[in-house]
Amino acid sequence: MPELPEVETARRGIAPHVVGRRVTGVTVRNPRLRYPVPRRLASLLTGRAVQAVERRGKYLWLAYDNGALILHLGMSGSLCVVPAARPPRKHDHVDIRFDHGQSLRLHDPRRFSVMVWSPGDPLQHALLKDIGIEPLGAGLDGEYLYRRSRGRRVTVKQFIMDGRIVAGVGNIYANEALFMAGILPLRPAGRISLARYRHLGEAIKSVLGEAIRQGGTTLRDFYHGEGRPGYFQQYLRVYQRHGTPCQCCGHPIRMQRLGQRSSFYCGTCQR
DNA sequence: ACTGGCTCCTGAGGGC
DNA sequence: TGCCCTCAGGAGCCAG
Repeated sequence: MPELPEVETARRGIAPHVVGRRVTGVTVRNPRLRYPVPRRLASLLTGRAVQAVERRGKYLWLAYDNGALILHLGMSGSLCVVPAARPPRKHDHVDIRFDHGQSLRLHDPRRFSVMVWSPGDPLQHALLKDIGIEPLGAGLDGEYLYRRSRGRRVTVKQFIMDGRIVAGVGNIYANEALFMAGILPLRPAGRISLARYRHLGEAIKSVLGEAIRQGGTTLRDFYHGEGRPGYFQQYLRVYQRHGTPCQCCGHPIRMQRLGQRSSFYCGTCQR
């Protein structure tokens, strides 16, 4: 269930269990993820210690002294730390075993996830080098969104979901942030005022930050190795709530397909 | 440079 | 019960 808050929660959940630990072996049960898992993974990692677990957008990487193992969880991927001897479930594609008897295990039914090796700085890797601004950093504000959106004819929702503009805003939080900011998802990005982009910038930070804070309870689940879907569901105000009354005005939330994605909005509160 | 559409894959859920 | 269809939290890639 990886939107940015879940990826950050995964990072915080696994880091204490793997940082400083030395790799003792690797098992790749199915290398056919989005890109092939490198055949030489075991020889690259074995004997080396994890120096850090970092994140950029929805990408994670384990930093080693000889490079970085870049990870992306796609639509259905998850990571957990489990006893190395625990039998794998279906779709447990990769285990990285460590010197304390635990394994970092990648599970992904749809296999859209990524596990690739970067011999140099992962931020210069082709998959990461053009990623947009971090939504929780100081750089995301109304001025940035306004400037980058001039002349753009895509809808504002597609604009904020474009990873080259803002890193890590997925379908759920794009819908939620636009509701918070009172902006219709299908409005052209280039026709929105600076004042409204200021609201939107704050809304993106607010919704992602709040989701990460609530991800705290999920940390234990990574330790215990269980996925935990739907924790944020109770806080969602528009996502998948079509037909139910808007919490602000009572009019029904609407759904409309935009591109390949479903959009949810209140036609009264959002303009 | 932008834009929209397609693609990878499995599983869940609804209609019949 | 089963079969077929649509949809799902991503994002790289391609043609126009």
